[in-house]
Amino acid sequence: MRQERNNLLPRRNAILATAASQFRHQGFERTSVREIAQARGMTSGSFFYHFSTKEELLVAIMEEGVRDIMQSVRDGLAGGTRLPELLLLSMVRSHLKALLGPRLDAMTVLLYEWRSLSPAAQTRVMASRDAYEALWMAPISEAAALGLVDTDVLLVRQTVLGALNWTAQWYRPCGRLDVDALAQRMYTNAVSSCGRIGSEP
Amino acid sequence: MRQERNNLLPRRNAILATAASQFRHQGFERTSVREIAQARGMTSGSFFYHFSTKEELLVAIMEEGVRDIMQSVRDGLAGGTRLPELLLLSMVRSHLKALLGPRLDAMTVLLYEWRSLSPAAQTRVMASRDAYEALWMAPISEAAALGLVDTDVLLVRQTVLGALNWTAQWYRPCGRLDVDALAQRMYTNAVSSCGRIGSEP
DNA sequence: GTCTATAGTCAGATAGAC
DNA sequence: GTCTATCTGACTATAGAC
Repeated sequence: MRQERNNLLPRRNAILATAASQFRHQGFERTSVREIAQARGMTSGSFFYHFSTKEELLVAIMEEGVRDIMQSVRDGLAGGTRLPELLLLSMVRSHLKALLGPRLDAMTVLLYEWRSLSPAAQTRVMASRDAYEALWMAPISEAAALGLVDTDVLLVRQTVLGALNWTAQWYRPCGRLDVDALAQRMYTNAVSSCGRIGSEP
Repeated sequence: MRQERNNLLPRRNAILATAASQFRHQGFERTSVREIAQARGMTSGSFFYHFSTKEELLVAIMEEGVRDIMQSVRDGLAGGTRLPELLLLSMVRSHLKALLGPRLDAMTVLLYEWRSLSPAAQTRVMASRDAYEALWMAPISEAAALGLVDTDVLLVRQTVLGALNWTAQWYRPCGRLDVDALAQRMYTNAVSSCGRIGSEP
């Protein structure tokens, strides 16, 4: 039962998307299983056919979020330039695209609802988040070697990710900047703007 | 009853501090009134002598947080230099000192638990947060006029506050940087590091 | 796969004695 | 001010019919 090779269990995915939106706007504990089911035209009894606990649903949303942003950043790095000074720009753009794009709900839940997980699940999810953040270390180190950012690469990573993740709290797609322009601006503001415009030993 | 000129109702303040810590670590809805009371050696009945609802307690914690950081930043500006290029540094330092200092619990609750407020209370608390963030506009504008930061002052404010507020998620006082050193580094990384080292028209 | 009905638990809040 | 005792309602999750 429940198909070993999952992906595209349509009902389950519909619940995931709806619940992600509800969790983003109301938080995990203020959203009841009854509400989630009702939003998909079900009763709470049916919900538990698809998920055995409410927490399993939350974990699924978060894992979807991590998978998605990891894929986005990897794709950006693979398809783009190999110029070391542009790696960071690519990552900033990919991160913002995944964060503020069609999966915004799941991403916001991943960032701000992890305290609702049981300790065991918290450990697993935070390990995935750590794995994602580790992807940033090499490009930041390269940028530091080029003098584009501070040499305290860990601090740079926390600062950049903080600024990027905070956009989920204020960015509105209807505003004056689209995601690409936002990425370009935030990147430019983060790297040393002098020296290094094309030339350097 | 309950003293018009409040401040230093010792019991009430003790509950505030304890609850702020519990809310930070477990979240608002996963902390019951019984737990809060028990942590102060009371039963839940006694709690409601000091606060008429659980939400009133949350609002009080958040208002304490806003008052505190607003005061910290204002004091920093009043007591410090008048050099326009150092205003921003002063604000960064004051913000981090208030955020990561002895009121860290209340600050974290203010930043990350506002979804637990009723819509009415949310409006009020967010208005206070907006008032605080407005304090940043003038110094950022001055820094932009000096070429220290991007001219999109709103984006600069969101970026800087995002990076600063994120520190609450990772900063540990026992780490290699104390708060002053952290402030100095984050400030230096945020402003244009070329041009403008002392001289400029 | 969805339903109804409900078990079992625990929450916020109140009343009134001390 | 703090207690005990309790009301009332909501929640997650289960059982079993369809």
